[in-house]
Amino acid sequence: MRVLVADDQELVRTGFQMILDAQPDIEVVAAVADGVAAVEQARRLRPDVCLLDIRMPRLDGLEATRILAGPGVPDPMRVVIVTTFDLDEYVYGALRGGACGFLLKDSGPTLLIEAVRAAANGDALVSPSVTVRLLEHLARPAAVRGRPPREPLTERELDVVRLIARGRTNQEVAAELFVSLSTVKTHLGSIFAKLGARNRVEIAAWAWESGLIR
Amino acid sequence: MRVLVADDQELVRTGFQMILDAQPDIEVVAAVADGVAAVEQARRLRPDVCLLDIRMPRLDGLEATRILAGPGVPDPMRVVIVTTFDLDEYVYGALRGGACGFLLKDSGPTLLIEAVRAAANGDALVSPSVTVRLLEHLARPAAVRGRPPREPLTERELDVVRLIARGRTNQEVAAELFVSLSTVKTHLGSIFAKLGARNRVEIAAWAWESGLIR
DNA sequence: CCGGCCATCGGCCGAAAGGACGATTCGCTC
DNA sequence: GAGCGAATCGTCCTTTCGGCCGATGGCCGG
Repeated sequence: MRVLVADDQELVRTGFQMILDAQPDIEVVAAVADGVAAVEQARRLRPDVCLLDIRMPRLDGLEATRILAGPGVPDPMRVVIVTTFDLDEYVYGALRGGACGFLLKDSGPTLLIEAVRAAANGDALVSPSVTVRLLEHLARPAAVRGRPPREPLTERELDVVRLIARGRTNQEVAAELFVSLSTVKTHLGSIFAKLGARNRVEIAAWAWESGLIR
Repeated sequence: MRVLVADDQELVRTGFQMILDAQPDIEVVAAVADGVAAVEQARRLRPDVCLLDIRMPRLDGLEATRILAGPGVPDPMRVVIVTTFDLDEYVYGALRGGACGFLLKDSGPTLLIEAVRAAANGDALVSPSVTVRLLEHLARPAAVRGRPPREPLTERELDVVRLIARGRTNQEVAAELFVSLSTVKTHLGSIFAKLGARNRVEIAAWAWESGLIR
């Protein structure tokens, strides 16, 4: 597993290097001190994982991430952001920029290693103290959003709702669920009753609001 | 750090127990085999962290989570879900149920320990392979959200789209915009053409995706 | 002043939606 | 084994949708 380390602080850079090189399956192939150098070396050496600090001279880590892994980049690299500062702008900036990891420097060596392994694996590890905030954003919408149905929908009815919300016709829903048109219509009848919806778009709207879609 | 372990499989339970008890700062204070026992012991012993499997007899881990940590619970406990199955319903169910951790059983002991430490700390650790999917949901809204229409919609057409997406019929749209049914249909025709939609639900879906609604 | 674009309106017609019945099968529970 | 909910399928009927015509008036820029 070949890793690039980019951090403007000498001590941090060598610290990371020592931690990682101590692992039998990890090798630090480059250690650079600014964003431009990080992008250059990343392109030249094609490491499995790039470990980028955010605050760096010339080009910051978030910009470098967008260049190496951002949307629209042909052959995106695996980037893990490592930073001291637990700021929401950094977190969202990094993850929207295509980073597959976000680590705070107070995380301890274990997580650093796990983050590198995860990234090399195509997975993503985010610092627990950051994750807990991300989860709030995930959990809150579900709480407020989407009035609960009068009665709970059955699993099958939810299948129908999901397809309806994606714009399928009854025919298509029937085909995709391997049932007849009549069955779909019957399910739809129950759904209308349970949700108090007047037409299929209201069903779709409910699905979007309650987070059933996406 | 006092931990409760709940898993219906004897081997898994003792495995977790051994891994955790090997840590100087972690002590397993209870190991139970079903959800009801988990809730009972958790309430009695008040451990710092509850490690719950999902598939358990009597009461599954997701229900137990909602009971111990769900929204509205007065003094919520720290729950980490541990499961073999990487299913989206599980992930969202757990995290919306108030879990502050989601681990796959193939994660390795390191992450298990880190997850327990994080949870005890009020943070949250999610398995990297799960995180990567959560991040897609986070990143997509900014990037992909709402493919641009072939041609831009006119202001009036957007009025129609907004009402359609809220589930109004053409009649109702006509009434609310003070125009005739024919006019609404004409606008709809243009909208269909510009968005490449096949029916009104696809129009609604586009409206939701592109943030036109809400 | 003429050509485009937009918003407005109308009619016609086939396809889809959806409401109202009834009916069967399965699995679960009492 | 009776009762029940869920899932399945069917028929008949009305309303709505959506496509395809064409038409008028207003406004703006070449």
